Amino acid sequence: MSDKAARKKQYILDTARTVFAKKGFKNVTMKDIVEACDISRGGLYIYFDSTESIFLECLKQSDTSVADPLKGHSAGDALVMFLNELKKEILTKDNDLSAAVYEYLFLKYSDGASSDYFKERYDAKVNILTGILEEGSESGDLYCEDCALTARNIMYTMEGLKIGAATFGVTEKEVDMHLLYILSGLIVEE
Amino acid sequence: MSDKAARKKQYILDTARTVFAKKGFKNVTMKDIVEACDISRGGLYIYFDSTESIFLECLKQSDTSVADPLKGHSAGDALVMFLNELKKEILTKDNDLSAAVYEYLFLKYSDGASSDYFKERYDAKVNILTGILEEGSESGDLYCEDCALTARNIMYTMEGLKIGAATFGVTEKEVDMHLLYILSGLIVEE
Amino acid sequence: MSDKAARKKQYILDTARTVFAKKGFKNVTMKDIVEACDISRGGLYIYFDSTESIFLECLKQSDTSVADPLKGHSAGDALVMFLNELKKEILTKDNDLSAAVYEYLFLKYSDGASSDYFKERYDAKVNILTGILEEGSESGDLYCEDCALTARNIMYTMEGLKIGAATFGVTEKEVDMHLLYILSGLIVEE
Amino acid sequence: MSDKAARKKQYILDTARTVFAKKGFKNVTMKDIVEACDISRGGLYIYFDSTESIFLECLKQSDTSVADPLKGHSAGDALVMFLNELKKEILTKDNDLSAAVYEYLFLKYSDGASSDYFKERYDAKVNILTGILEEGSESGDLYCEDCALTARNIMYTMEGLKIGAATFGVTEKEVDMHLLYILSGLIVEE
DNA sequence: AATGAATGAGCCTTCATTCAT
DNA sequence: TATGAATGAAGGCTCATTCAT
Repeated sequence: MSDKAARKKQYILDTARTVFAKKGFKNVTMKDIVEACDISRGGLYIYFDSTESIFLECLKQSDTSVADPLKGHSAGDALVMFLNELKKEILTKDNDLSAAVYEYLFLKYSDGASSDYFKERYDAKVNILTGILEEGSESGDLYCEDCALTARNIMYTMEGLKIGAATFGVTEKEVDMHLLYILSGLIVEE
Repeated sequence: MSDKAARKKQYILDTARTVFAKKGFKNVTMKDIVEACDISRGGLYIYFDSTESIFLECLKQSDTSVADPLKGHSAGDALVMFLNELKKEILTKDNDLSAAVYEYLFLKYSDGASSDYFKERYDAKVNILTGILEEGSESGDLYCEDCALTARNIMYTMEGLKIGAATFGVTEKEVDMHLLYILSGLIVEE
Repeated sequence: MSDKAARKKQYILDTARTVFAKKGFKNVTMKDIVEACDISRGGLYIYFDSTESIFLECLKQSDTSVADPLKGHSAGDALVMFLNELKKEILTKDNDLSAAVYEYLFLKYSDGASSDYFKERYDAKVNILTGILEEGSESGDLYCEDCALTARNIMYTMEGLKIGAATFGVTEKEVDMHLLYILSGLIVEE
Repeated sequence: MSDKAARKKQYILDTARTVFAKKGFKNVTMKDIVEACDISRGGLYIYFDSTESIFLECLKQSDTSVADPLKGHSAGDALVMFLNELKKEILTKDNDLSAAVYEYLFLKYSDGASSDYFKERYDAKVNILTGILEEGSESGDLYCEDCALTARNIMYTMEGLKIGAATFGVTEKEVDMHLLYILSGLIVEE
């Protein structure tokens, strides 16, 4: 029973995701979701009590845990792996919720919610990246004068690419070029 | 008389701006604006027919014309001036409409509107910047291998900084550091 | 001054008539008339205080006083003249207010107003017609057994023709045919 | 359940009919109906989305299918039956929607809608009547020179009676008299 | 007289949410 | 659990009418 319920909940989430993908966040009503799922109004309320809770649950399910376990790799490798993670994050359409996510975040932010989401996401990655750069710097694999600054700079660029991808669209090739461009400034040439 | 009307319209815009700044875009209703302005429901409709039209007019009034006339300067100077323009754009709070703008854009984008705004804003600046870099590259003032790529990369970084500024906040010092970081990669050291 | 006022009032009436002709009665707002006349809102209220008063004044001006002075004619001639009056009334487009008039009358009637307009219009004409028929009957010009009934019957037919003309349109030839048809039933054939 | 819904819908229609009967068409608002039905604003919208749709549905329910199957009767009988149908149509008060119907039709007509309703209603009956008259003419039951013209004439008279009934009121006796009057002009006297 | 900005009542419509079944 | 009818608050919009200028 709880199993059946879980499956139904998942079904709602999957269906709702396509709705959010198409219409964004604020433009989606409970009715939209009810109709897309072909269930009853009341039925939906058994599982969720607002479009927001549905949306957030959708998000939770696409949170690719930012790869931290880069340990055991050389700094150069770790850097490449890390950038590849970001690339995936930028290009993934995960049912194209990205624009809806931005919409949601700015909506909440505008409305006075603290913008921890952006800050935390940014900081977490900056920290990992800084670590990699410092390690590479020490080992001589990489070259950078101010690793923390460089890391922040790279992460801003990634953020910009993400916005670009979520709006006007960015090709994989374009992302690759920028990643190489960044790498080329860090790799110690022999 | 038309003068008085213009002043009233401006009063509404100014008042509405503070409302948008506080509550974002979608969360603002005509009623909110009516109450903030302390005018009648119908009175507002004399001047504007939707929150969107009010919002867009607010935006129009904060359009900082992107400095194009960089002519007559050396590439190095032009670059510095250009980046300073961007810095201003990033840090300006113009009554803090930035988050609302992002919210609006993603809302419209989610709803299927083409996101020309982002694309155009990005492209225009990339073009100017590419021009500066190419000129500097030729004259020997600046160093860059692929000016167009470099320009795009810088602009993505700027976009990221802008998002950061609009959400978790970015200090002027932080912006300066990133601008210097970018410059340091371009300036030919003697 | 009063002369100028009268001219302006007439101008408003003439202009309003075209508006009513195009949009009917209830669909016309003070704003419509103000705009058509290109005068100010307040200006209109100096002369009229509702669309209804304007409409009624328009009507008054197209009231073709039903020709009563048929005296001095033979019954046959009087009948022909009378029917011709009706024909004119049926076919006249007097800027095509007819549909608007019906709309207005039914609107008011539905709303509880007494339907004197219809009753009076009908009765007045029935009386005149009855008189003519009786006279003709006595003089031997015309033939009818129950003049009052015949008159009522003819007037119902006229009313029907008028509805037809006001909605799906009726040609002059069609009207003529029906008038002849009616006449043929009354004229004493030698 | 759908049964209950059907009953509620019917209840709304029945209640709305009394409202339209009292106030006409355009003067009725959704609020009027909501209050008459003593249901909630939103509740009404579950079943209907405008006063117009309610009104039209009311009409549909009083559509007396025009008796076509007059076959198998002598022309004289068919004529009498046909006229009796019309009589019923003229006198029926079906909760007195007639004035509202005229109001509605002229309102729509004024507003530019083609008035097919009148035309079709008129034409359909003219055709049936013409058929009867022709048949009677051939069989010698009836007498008329131009059956089509006669039919149109009679139908105009009926239309006029209907207007009269819908506004100032017409007694059954009056209708009977006119029907007899018409018949007397058609029946071949032996 | 004339203007047209301003008012506020009133209607329309949508939606989240509840609740009897 | 599931249903979907029902509610009522909330926002959008229009219009007749007034009034300071």
